[in-house]
Amino acid sequence: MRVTFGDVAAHSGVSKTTVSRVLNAKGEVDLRTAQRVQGVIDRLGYVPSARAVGLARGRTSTVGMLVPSLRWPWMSDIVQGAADALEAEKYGLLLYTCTRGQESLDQFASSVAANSCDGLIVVVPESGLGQITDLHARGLPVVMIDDREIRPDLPTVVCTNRAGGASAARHLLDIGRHDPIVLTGLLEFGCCQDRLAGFADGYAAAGHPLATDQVIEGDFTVECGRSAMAALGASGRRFDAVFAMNDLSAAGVLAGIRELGLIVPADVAVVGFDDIAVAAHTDPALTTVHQPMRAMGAAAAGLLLAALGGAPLPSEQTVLPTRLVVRGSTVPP
Amino acid sequence: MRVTFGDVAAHSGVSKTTVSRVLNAKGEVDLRTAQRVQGVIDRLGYVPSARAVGLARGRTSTVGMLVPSLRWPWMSDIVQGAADALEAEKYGLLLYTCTRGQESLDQFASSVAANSCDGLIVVVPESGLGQITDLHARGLPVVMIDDREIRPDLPTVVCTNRAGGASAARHLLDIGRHDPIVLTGLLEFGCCQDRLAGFADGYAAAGHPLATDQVIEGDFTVECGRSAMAALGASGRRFDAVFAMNDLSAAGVLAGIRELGLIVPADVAVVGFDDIAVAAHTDPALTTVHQPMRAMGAAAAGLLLAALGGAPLPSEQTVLPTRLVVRGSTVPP
DNA sequence: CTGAAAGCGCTTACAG
DNA sequence: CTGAAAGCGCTTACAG
Repeated sequence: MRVTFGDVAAHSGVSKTTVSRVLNAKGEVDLRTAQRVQGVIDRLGYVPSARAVGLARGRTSTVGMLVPSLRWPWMSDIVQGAADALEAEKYGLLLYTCTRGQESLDQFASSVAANSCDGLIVVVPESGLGQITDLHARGLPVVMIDDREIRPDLPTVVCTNRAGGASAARHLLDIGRHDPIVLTGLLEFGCCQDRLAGFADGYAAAGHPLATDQVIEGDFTVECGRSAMAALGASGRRFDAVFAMNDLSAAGVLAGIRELGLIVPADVAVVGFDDIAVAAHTDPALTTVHQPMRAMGAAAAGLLLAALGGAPLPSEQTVLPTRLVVRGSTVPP
Repeated sequence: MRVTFGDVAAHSGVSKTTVSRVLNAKGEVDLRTAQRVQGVIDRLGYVPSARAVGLARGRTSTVGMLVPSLRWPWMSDIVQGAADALEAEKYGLLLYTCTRGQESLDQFASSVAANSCDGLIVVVPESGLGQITDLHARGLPVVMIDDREIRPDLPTVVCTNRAGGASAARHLLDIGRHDPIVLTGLLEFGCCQDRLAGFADGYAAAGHPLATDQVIEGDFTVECGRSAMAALGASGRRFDAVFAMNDLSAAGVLAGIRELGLIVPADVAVVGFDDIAVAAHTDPALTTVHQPMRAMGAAAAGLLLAALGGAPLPSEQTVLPTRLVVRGSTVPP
């Protein structure tokens, strides 16, 4: 049924070796022989079997990518960025998701151990990296994105989390807000620590060091933003700004503030982080620290492809810049 | 370096055939032999090579999935639904994206032709299905999701688009809105035609048939929602409701109405379609026709897995129900 | 219960 | 410029 290598050889009256040579354009082949073989290939509609090529060559031309749930809106941008870069180099993208936690991770690890891909892009899973570090140690090229734990031993693509936090602080100070609340993600994540450090530094440098009751630990969900505002309202604590460490929780903050009967940005200015698509369409539109998700995905893919091409993986982190995007939640249009 | 099949056979002093038997638990093997081999496997940390198994067995245990850009928010839910179902059956997910249009499709087709997956899940690309129909005709199991063109020849998972449109009409009629505007997606898509038909039927049955100036063709973007409202405002055309055919354009409609100085829902009630995550967090929250994205992805994966297991693919469409979710954009909380 | 051998569809030294 | 042969790492009749 399926047209195979042998068919091509037989139909064109040459050896398999020669077919292989014209297929891969390597080695000297008589022009006319080559044309004849190529003609047969075209006529038969022959396509080499990826499996067989992979087995013989010891490579799959496939990259594995592990991400937490795709339901986080920023995750799809990262995946899309990687997918575009991989596609351009004709690499396949084997997508793994961790919605089932450790079980997913185990399955991922065994699939990778089965050599189903040449390298790995990993967006750090919540449940840790043990198996991934192992795979890396065994020589599998791995690139991480935004390591929540600090793993200097793995090549990583990050954004300027600290500078991003600082830019949020500077902006809020510029518009005269001296009593902000910070709503973080889980503080065990390195990115949250960095964003917090940058923000806190900014306020400290301006003579308004943060007090502990100005920092609330959240979990990146809309719900945590809303409930944090409700709790603040109940406590009677005053504040004139909120820096939420992602746009989802910032959206919750906007809703929560509205429910308190306060006005954004007149009473409370709000800054988010990420700049996901919805940030431009909340009411008011959200000022936020743009994180270049697609570029991060593309950068990780680029590093990995370079490594597969023989280049060494960088020992330092690859850092992409964040950028403050000012919208109506801090400055009325 | 890598532990291989032969190593296991040598270390346990049996033939490769026997190793294969214990690996796949098929055929009779002496219990003690089996244990010995298994012991070696565990000790060596042997993992079968997916490529070699695939080549020998003629299957890859991998499913290809083709989607338009992941940037459409509903797409990630579909992918996640499929990913979960596939993972549960230990199938890999090879993700292809069409951000480069025909070029992406060509690459996809040739990758699939190279037998890199056992079956296909396809969310209909904008640029047509020629090559996919071909692959299907050659015997590759294919399941489509939400065919924008009607392709009765391919097994398809859809939702009740028509009933969904009708439910939006019924709800708006219930709250006394007799002069709605419909903002569609590209009308060449079957789903838009169906949603429009259902909606129009509802209004016609209630004695308020739609006039042509009540239907505006959009393109599913936030921007089209906003600009449609601006255009209506400029024209002076009155209306008391908008049915937008996805939540993104509905979000644009909310913004556009606000810019006209009108109040939602008092002046204009708004209904969207999809129920993506942000729908619950717009201001006001969006009443919308919920489309079971994850379930659709899971259903498609389920059908495909069944087909790979030998079951015949259904010749009829698999239809999943939509459900109206009422929020503040039509009924004040 | 177990093994020798052929085969899956390619690539790659090695000879000529 | 071209081909015979071994090999990639498994599975699967076929014998015993």
